[in-house]
Amino acid sequence: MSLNETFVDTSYISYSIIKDKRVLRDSYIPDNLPGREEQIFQFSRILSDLLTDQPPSDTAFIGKPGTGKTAVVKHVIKKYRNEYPNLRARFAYINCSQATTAYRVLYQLNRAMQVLVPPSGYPFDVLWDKFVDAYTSSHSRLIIILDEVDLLVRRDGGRLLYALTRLNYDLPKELSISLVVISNTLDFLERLGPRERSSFEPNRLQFPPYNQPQLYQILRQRADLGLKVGTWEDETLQYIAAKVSQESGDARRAIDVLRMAAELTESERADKLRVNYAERAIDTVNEEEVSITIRTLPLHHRLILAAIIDVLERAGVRPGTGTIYNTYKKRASSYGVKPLTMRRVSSILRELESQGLVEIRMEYGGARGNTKIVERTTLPIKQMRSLLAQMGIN
DNA sequence: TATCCACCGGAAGATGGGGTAT
DNA sequence: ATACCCCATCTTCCGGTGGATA
Repeated sequence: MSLNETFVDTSYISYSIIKDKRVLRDSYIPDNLPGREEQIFQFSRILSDLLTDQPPSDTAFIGKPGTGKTAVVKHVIKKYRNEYPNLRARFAYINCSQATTAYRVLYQLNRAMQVLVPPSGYPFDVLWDKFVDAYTSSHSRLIIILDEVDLLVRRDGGRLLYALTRLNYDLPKELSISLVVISNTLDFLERLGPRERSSFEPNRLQFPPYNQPQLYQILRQRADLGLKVGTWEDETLQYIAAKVSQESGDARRAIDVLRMAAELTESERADKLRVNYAERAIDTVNEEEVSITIRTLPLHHRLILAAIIDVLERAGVRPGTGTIYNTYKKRASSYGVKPLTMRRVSSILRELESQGLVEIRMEYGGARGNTKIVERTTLPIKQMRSLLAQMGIN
């Protein structure tokens, strides 16, 4: 009897297949990065100027989301810090998605220099002077990493990049500022003004999407580190690698799917992570992502999304900006809020696209005019509706 | 080949809400 | 209390835009 109970108990424990959950998140940075050896080599070489006390040249990391840009930067910096603890260099990592303005980046830079300034309310110039003073009286070369720099350049036009590179001319020989910028696309370089562009010509490091064998290696590494021995099938990893490589090559997504599949396996108390859990995990990850973004959407964005769905459901109507705007206007006034202008709605359409909620195509209709056409929503319309309904938009 | 539609999207300014300094 | 600052969101204004059509 008691033997039986003990048996049941241990078998319950064996249902847990996750060994270390942190490893199954994309924020985890492993000790080696499969498939990015070349980029690691290149970036290390650029930084190696520091070993002879020379300023490293500016560098731009270019590649789609989930191609390992941030991981490579952090990995190489960590390596430098460990291997050369006495290096006369300081690294400042700033993610521009949290610091989209020059002011806030400067706020972060001051903090990196141990200078405390208020997060807002101060004149910009004061922050700049404080930073320059703090840095000139330091004694390390400075490498500034600006992740998602396109978000900064969009607002600022690259003036901060320009100011920072120009600062080098006023610094003593033993000091220097190098920029490492990370971006999804190259077009932020085109948004730079002519003055900015000629003073900022970074090395370019390309990050192509991961292919299937690389994704497999990444997943294999995470499974080895994060899952218990013997709780997963190699075939499952192969399956995820194949799926993700053909749709995007986004390692973040592959890892998300793996984690979700492991969680599904656990919650259903299965003994092993098999392919069918991975299949379902892909859908669940999609729905979860969309659900989270919709939940954080402001009211008008939601109303516009609802209007899009209305139009898509109506047969024979062109789902262009004009029709969407009109249905949105009705929705807004029946909701008791003043509608936004069409100019704004047009921008929000693009925002919804970049949040991955809808797919948009331009239509050049000749004498019928040009407009954006919403091709479809990322999830089936029914699911979108029910997610919106949970937010009180019917 | 010129016209013209139905929007596009950049620039600049208004608005309102956050802050600091004196 | 007053004067100054930053900033996201939105409006106003307006010169494009690609290709069907006349």
